[in-house]
Amino acid sequence: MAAVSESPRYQPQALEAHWQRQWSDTGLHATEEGAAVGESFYALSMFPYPSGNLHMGHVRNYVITDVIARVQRMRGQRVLHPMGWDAFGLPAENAAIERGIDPGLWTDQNIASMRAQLQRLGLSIDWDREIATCHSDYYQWTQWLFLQFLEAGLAYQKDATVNWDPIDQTVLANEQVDSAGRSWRSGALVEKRKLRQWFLKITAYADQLLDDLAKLDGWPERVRTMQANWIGRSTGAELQFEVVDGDGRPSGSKIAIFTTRPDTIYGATYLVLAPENPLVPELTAVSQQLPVQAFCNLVSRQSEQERTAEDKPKRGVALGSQVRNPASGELMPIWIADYVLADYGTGAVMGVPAHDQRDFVFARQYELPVRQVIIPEGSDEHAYGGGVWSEAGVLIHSGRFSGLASGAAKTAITTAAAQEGWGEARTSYRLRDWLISRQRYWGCPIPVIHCQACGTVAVPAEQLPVKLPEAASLVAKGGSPLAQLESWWKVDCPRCGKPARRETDTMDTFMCSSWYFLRYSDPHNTNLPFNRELVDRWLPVDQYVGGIEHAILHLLYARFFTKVLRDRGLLGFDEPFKRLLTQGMVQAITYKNPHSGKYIAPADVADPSDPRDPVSGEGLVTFYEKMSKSKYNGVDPAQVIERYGADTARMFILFKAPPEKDLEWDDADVEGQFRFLNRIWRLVDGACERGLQLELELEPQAIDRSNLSAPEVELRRAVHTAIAAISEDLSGDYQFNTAISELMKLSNAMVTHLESSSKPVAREALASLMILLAPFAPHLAEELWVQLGANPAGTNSIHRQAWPSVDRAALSKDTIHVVIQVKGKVRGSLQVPADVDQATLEMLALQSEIAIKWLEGKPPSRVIVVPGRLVNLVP
RNA sequence: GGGGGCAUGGCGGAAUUGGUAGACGCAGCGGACUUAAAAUCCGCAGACGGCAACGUUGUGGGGGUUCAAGUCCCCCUGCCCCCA
Repeated sequence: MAAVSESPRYQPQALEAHWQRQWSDTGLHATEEGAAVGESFYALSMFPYPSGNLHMGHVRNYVITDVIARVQRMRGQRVLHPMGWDAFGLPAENAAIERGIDPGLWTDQNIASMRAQLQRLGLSIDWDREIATCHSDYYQWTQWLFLQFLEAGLAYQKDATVNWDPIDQTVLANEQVDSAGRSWRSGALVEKRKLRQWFLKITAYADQLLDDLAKLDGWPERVRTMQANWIGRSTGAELQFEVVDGDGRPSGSKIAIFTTRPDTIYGATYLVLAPENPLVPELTAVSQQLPVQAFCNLVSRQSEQERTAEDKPKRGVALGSQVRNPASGELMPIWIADYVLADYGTGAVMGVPAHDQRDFVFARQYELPVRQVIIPEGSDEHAYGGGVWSEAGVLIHSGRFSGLASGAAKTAITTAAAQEGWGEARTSYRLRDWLISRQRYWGCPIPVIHCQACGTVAVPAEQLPVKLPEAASLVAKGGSPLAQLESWWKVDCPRCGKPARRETDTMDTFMCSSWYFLRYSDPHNTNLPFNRELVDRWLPVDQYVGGIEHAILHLLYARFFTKVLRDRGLLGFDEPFKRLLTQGMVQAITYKNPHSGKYIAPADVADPSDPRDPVSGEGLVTFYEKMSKSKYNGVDPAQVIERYGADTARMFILFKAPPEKDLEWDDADVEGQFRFLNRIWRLVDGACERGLQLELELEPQAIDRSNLSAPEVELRRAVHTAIAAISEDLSGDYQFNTAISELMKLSNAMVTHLESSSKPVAREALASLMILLAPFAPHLAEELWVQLGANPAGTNSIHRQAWPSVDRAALSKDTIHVVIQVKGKVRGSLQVPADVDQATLEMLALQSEIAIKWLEGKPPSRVIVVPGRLVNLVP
């Protein structure tokens, strides 16, 4: 295999294109099948939405994963490193509506363009395993898996309150409604509507999803905390309050409330229902019907966040009916209020104003009684100053439970409630079931058929996929597009054969991304989503890399899918991702006019050291922010690659910041990495001129270790120090930035010592540098490897070399540097033999000039010797 | 309001887990090469004082533990994230 470049200069563009073609032609990145347990490694990046444009955040994500994949291969693992496309979603549908383009075609074009941009980065991806969630050979299996959920009783329909846009006639996700309650697209005031929607019963797995977080020790702690908070398990009690009439006689019905603080029940002075609670109509007194109705209408327009924020005013209306407190026997009025949500707990709470912040605000506003029943431990009941005490404490005014501590009282009251038939212990979750219905076209059709006679019938597996119809008739308005295609939804019932209606909702795209990592293990399977043996061999994913923005939803859904499929016997592991790396954002400098608040493009700033508004001349403020179009601070990866090559872009991104931290783009630092690669080029070029070709294979035994010159000893120490440090940086916690700084140190040492070293030692250094560099700058390393004569037949790619091992002997020194401290302050140092014993070291330190100078002849009261590091003399 | 995290030169960031703070790079300064510039190469560089040897000081602020603290503990300030 000839080197591409005869040029004395490093010209990455031609060189990179050559090697990318070469690797692709020789199948260098094909996944090696047949991996035994323990020798396979699955490196995975979160797959992108194919917007058509690769941005720097993608580059960072895929480069990180690529380095990991390459290092694992060199360590002898069989590596699975795939890529695919999260290809359903709104942008394609909007393009179709606005520009009349077929969404499938639009998506495929974007995929082609993004794939080409990705390939330009020199990623070692096995493209034979590429998948796109919008292709029917993929979504057929998304549908198949949905039927598994249906069969397991984990997919169901129920009426749900949704955000309905009356102009676009569609359902909107919560994040598509702004804080004023308006649609992001049409600007219309969003209405709450009840629609029959599909849900997945993720709450059935809430305990497992929470408890198994403890197993995920390869995940960042904060992601685990976020998931735990999201699931929000709270233990408490469900208590029954009997509804009574005006004379205090039981009316026969009961209201169940959920509370985490049964110990405060004697402090409950009123009861609050969510306005949507189905009991509201029957509990509303005739005189209150009008205000109650008006209030319910008002609340239906509010977002959940507005309703429950602690700092917002609480509003409510009394229903004009009352209940009896089962503990104290007192009568309490029933209210409805905006701060109680229908789908959390039982949709009803007891109001304990003295011990809950929101209840307190509400009670004060409507002059409801406040009764203190908990006092801080060690205080007395007269200390109460009229505020809220929401911590645990000691019970007062609580009948037979007075004097108990909160913890004991919770148990005692719950037990009493159970014995007396007015309640029981219960666990409640913040997590709700997952609403997967979308009234959109560009998504995976839900494979069921609604029949008058048979009800909801699953499409038989052998009839999958339920394909999306041609998009020709897609129009801007009118809600669910599929519902308008009678020819599509009008079908015969698969069970009874009578006319029936196909489900016209499509699935949330998070469904498609909840199992894609499983499909990569067996991407061409036409009988099943994946083969059990293959999925168990490759998974769980050894290293998953992606943005922190997916900390909750995607990662929680993927975990949920995994557990359900395990219970269906489709795979044999509990958790999909063994280790998770959440990479930081890529930021760039932004210029902002502090008066007008407008962002100014860097190109319009004449002098970056004194940035001024090009129009008004006002001084600008500068700071780093995530790259985005609206801030004019985006850097196009294609342009960077065109100018410096992919290797420089990769090196810069890896060197500039540790992977989990935000990265500040800086053109000068990019330039710096380009210079470094040039230095390596010249270093190898010079070595070749001196005839230091590696020839076929490096032979370590050719080095006569007993007879090395001083520069050779130095060079070998540099080589093996670098091997040790970089190996460490690429194990466990990945520290690419320090790994690259070690490469720089090694190259600096080689500049100094290479010429004065014998051929075997120089060859060892050159070969090591190339192999250590290969995962980071794969094209340059491959090219120089050839130039050094190490790949004459073209079959010995540097990317097939074994990761070098450390020669501990090369690290050892004859003498070491030992710091002398006096009372903890560094006062000097000594060169001492490396094998010096503690007593001798102590003696040498005491005899040193440093000791004489600083101890002024007095013997120290104490001497601390840290072997190999320092001696501390304490006077 | 609750939970979590962070704070180190002009800048990005290092620091064997308690043992020489500032590795490596960027920007800067000085020198070599060049008619000149670029590129490249060599060198300097936390701050303060000193010609220098050297000394003092220094990891957001204050206190503590220790022979020894960027690292451990307590309080405070500022910023970031998640949940309300």
